[in-house]
Amino acid sequence: MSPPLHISISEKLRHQIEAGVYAAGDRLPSEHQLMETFSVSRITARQAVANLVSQGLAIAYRGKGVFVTPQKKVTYSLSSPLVFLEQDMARQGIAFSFENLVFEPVAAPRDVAVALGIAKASSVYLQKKLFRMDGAAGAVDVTYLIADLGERFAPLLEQQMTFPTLAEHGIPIDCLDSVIECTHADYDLSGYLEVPLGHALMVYRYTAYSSDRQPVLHGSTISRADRFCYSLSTRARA
Amino acid sequence: MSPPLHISISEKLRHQIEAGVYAAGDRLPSEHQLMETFSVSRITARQAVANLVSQGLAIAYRGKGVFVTPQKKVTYSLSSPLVFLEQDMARQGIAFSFENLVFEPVAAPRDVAVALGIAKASSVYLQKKLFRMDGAAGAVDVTYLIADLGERFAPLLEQQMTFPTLAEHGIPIDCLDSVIECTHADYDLSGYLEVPLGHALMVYRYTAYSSDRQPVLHGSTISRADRFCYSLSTRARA
DNA sequence: TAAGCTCACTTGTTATAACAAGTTGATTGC
DNA sequence: GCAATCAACTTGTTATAACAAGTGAGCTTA
Repeated sequence: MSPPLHISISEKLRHQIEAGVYAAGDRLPSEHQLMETFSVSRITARQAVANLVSQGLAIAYRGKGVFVTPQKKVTYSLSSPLVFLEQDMARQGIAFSFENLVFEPVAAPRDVAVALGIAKASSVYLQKKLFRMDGAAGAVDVTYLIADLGERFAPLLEQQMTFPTLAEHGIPIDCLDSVIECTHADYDLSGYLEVPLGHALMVYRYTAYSSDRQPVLHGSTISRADRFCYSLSTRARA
Repeated sequence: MSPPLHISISEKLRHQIEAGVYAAGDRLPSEHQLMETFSVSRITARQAVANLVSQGLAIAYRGKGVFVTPQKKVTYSLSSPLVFLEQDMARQGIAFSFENLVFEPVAAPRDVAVALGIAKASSVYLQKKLFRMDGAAGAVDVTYLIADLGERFAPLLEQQMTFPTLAEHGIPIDCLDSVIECTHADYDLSGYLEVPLGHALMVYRYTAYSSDRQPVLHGSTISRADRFCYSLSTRARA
């Protein structure tokens, strides 16, 4: 009935973290120290540390140690939707930048074709961007843009954010369908976002429509759970 | 430069799952089979399986095997906010029920006191509920209700949902401030929600106000990432 | 002094080994 | 035939062992 050793140890450390014994950024005891403190093998000590990492409470660096993760989140207002990311960031005093990872025409996958109302495997432009907040990786954005706009604005879009660029050229986004969900980091995402495999990530999936009700783009912003949250203030239903 | 063995193996399995070699509910090869197939030790085979589990792609049962997890989500509309959960569920053909875990007066923690605009450590009613969708655990709701309402409706609230109960007695919720974020399952939550430690969970945190602008309750709905998502359809900013 | 090397310490990966505990189906005993 | 037992499978926990690889401090050498 008693929980496994590694759980007992990680729960004890978790309580110490929450009680402030170890503050954000502090180094936790090394695996060797845990082995001696709790009289367990390295496997068990490692498992305990792995539990904390999987709970997002700590992060391990080879050669350095295991450190308590800070938790300071950027808030996004959904009341005024996620179209002018840079301004939202600036308002919260965050230096925002992005790095263009991919920009190329591809055949539309099925879900994208459905969202954009085009034939499957039609040509669309795929753009992948890495968003940085104060220099640190915060989110990956994957956008599928309808072909003619992608071709037309290709050079601009590698340097500027999508919504402002479109708006500047007479294609304002009028309507946005979005879904917020949550997923786990796969191998690629864990590399880009500098989180361990399986870490919790928020997904903001959206389809944007121009003023004539035509779908213009479909994309996902996949962000680190410890750095992002979404807020919404609203009146309830009648 | 090559990734670790356990990553190679779990990535291979992931691709097979995504390609449909293993469908939702299918059993994956046992640890022993993986040992032989890839000529690795059990530790490495276990690590590969652990990677899939941590990514939410599979779930392991002792004595039975490892199975591909199904992904069918219930969608919540935020356009009409999360106040009548039962109707939302019914509309999507889900049998909803809840189990009352805790209902008792407690001293308000600091964040709750701030949200409710009362003095720290004032008395409030704490209610914890386990939401079930088609019988399976889907979310845990933790609500702090202002003292007089908690006392007044205590018997009712153990059997009925909060918002409808309040509305029926002349206390409709007029306004809702909410935040959506994402967290990892700790030991307690992993037990209630039947997910592995560290699994991704969605958190819907809300403060509800009555028609006279007074805060009435503050709570969080913590739901399984593989069973919940939130949707929002809206016009963009001018 | 400054550059470079070495060493001690850290976490990461992997192997072998054993026992615990849950599940399932076959066998045995009544 | 039916029930109880057992054997063979599964994953879970834990120990010991070794080497790889990144970090940083201190020493050595030019």
